Amino acid sequence: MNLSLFDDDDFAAIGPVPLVPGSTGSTLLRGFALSRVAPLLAALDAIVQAAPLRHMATPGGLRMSVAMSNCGQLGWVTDTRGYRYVRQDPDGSAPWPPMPPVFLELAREAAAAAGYPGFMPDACLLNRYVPGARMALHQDKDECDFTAPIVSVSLGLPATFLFGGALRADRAARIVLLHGDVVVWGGPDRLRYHGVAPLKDGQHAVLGAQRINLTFRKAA
DNA sequence: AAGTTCCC
DNA sequence: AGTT
Repeated sequence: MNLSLFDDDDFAAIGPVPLVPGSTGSTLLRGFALSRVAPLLAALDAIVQAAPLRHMATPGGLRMSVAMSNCGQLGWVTDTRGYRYVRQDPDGSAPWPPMPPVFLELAREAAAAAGYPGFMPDACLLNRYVPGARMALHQDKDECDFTAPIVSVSLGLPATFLFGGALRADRAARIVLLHGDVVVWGGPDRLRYHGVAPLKDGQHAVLGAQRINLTFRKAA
């Protein structure tokens, strides 16, 4: 008999928890990246100096509110011709900066902690959200191999992550993601629709008025 | 096809 | 509205 006034639910979870009830393939690793924020941000600075964040256009011709860049062998881009992975930065005609070891190790360890050992990402998409920026519900389906998971790292201002189902019309769960959180989804959840609600105004102690998201994929 | 918004 |  437990006579405590509190039970385990009153405390922050330690370790992996399902991102949403009933999903077997998706995991929230709260604060998983916290101990590595400083080296992550140092590496990020070097990447965006070589491959600046930019607002890409969608096939419909509209400018995305999120500013993006990439590192790794392949980078995700969009323009009026469509979505694809490319080896070179179209804004610089040079290869994307290499994926820093601190990025790769974080992604691999997070994937393993979520039940996906052996993850070998070849692409990392960098997303910068300022207040008001958002990402509409979409599927990650430009990759060749859907057996590899997606690993998403949140830094800076909190964001509301929208995690839907296999159909665009499926109701999306809303999960607040904080500085240092890592989300992994794969397996039966690999193609679930997801997005980000408009970023709320705020100031983060480390990153100021922005959120940076790192998304690791196996694209080839 | 990664901007869906707004209105009833 | 314009549209891979």
